[in-house]
Amino acid sequence: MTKGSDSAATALAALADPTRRQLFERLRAGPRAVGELARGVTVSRPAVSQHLAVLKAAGLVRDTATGTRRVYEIDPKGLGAIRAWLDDMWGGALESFGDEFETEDPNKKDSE
Amino acid sequence: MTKGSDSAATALAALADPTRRQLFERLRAGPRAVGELARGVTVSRPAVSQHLAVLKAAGLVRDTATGTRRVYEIDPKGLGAIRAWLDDMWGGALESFGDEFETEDPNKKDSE
DNA sequence: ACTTACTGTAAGCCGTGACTGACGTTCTGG
DNA sequence: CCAGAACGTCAGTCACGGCTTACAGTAAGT
Repeated sequence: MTKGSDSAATALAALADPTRRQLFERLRAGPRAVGELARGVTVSRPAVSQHLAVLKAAGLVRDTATGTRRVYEIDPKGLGAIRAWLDDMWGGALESFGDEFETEDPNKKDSE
Repeated sequence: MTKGSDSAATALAALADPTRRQLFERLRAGPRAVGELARGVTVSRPAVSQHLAVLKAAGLVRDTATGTRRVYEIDPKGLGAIRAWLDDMWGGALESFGDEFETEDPNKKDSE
């Protein structure tokens, strides 16, 4: 089996959208309700709901219903899937550089 | 500016495509030419060229022209950008689980 | 019970991007 | 010098996905 590649693929595709990434990063500050999230974004509330549904399907967020409010929080599961995939990729990349190491070291800080 | 977030965003969007991810993972085994890569994929060679251009623009691969062949190899730069962004996200996610007082909902519900 | 607040869902529109086929260019070999 | 191979680019087509408006449902407050 391909390990968690499928989960990583879904999470990767989910985070590819700028709006979704913005919601996810905003959720990083703590759990928030849908309306709260929608107020900080340029798109409409239904759009936010759809994005949250995609993030949820990707295992990136979790929702908790409290009254009429629906609080969303970050789920480390999806993030872990990406991390695992990335780690695997990183190992393969370094292995690929075994013959010719004429690249910059990957330990450098990105001060772009 | 946005630090390496923009690079991470570009790399993330590039790896969101299944075909592109397939090419990238295949490149993990070592440098290969365009025709070589195109033979292992269902899409046409021009499509592969376009995908490689996107990956190159995202800093995920590097190309080296040798004769008529054009060998592509993994560039750790783009992968590093994603890794840095993911690390930042991971820290924020853990932090998100530690505090619950950031909720600014106007509806008091501390008797939960 | 009625009203209000909060959210998810449905249908539809429209822009973005992935794919193809054709063409032009460059480099190697005879 | 000419033929062939390898690759990038261009123009066009078409499906996918994000956004909006309208609607339906549930829970809390008066």
